[in-house]
Amino acid sequence: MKLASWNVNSIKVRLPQLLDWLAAARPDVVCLQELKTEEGKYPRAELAAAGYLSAVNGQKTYNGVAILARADMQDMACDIAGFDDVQRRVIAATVQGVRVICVYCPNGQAVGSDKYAYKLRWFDALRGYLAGELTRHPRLVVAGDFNVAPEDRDVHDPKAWEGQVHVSGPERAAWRALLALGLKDSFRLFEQPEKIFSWWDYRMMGFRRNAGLRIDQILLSDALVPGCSASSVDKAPRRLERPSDHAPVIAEFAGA
DNA sequence: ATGGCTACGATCCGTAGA
Repeated sequence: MKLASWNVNSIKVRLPQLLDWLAAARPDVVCLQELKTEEGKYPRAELAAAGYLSAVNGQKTYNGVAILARADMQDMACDIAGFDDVQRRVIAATVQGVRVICVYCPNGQAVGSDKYAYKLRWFDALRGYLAGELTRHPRLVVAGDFNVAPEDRDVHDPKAWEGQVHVSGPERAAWRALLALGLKDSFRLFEQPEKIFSWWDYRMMGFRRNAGLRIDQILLSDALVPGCSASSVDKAPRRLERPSDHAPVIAEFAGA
């Protein structure tokens, strides 16, 4: 199974790029974040024509997540059960015996802000949710924009970012608490080149300078790890005109 | 120097992202 995750920063603006990328990369499953549209305006038909069914948890203007799959999906579920939240950040579905959970984790804005407190509360709720899902679904993937750079090697300039939102101690601890449930960062299962990132600031020519962060990840449950054969970032869409600020990340592993 | 883009939905700027 070839699974990708991409924060598209508006499905409406990025649809042509997404369709081109699907045709070129041919993933089996794609987790999308930041649709920035409600379900009624989601381009379901265009994606179906390209061979992908959609499970959508949409929201006007902000957030919004979807799972695309070339095969049927079962047991679709939206949001974190028991966590009261108007922000649409989570969708799950089972594809070919693999539980796929697509997440758009909160940004956090600034350490110490209300949004930062919300981010940490949200991660705690996600951990509880995933603990339950793992008991029911040993073969499980959590893919998305985690808005956390787990280690200094995931940061272009660790000194400049030290203590900032996305790299702060509590955020990294929250991220590691997810791994402690029995998940692994697929990207780090393999030797990787240095300075590989998944997001670059639109400003200051961030992409040209490779001034980025690796904040998009694909976590595999321990049962899926032995079958994982590759994990990478595809920078090509970030080079296009009017790109998303995030690039797609990919993991390949043995399916059902 | 705390800015610098981009998208959205509302106007002719504010909010949010990271």
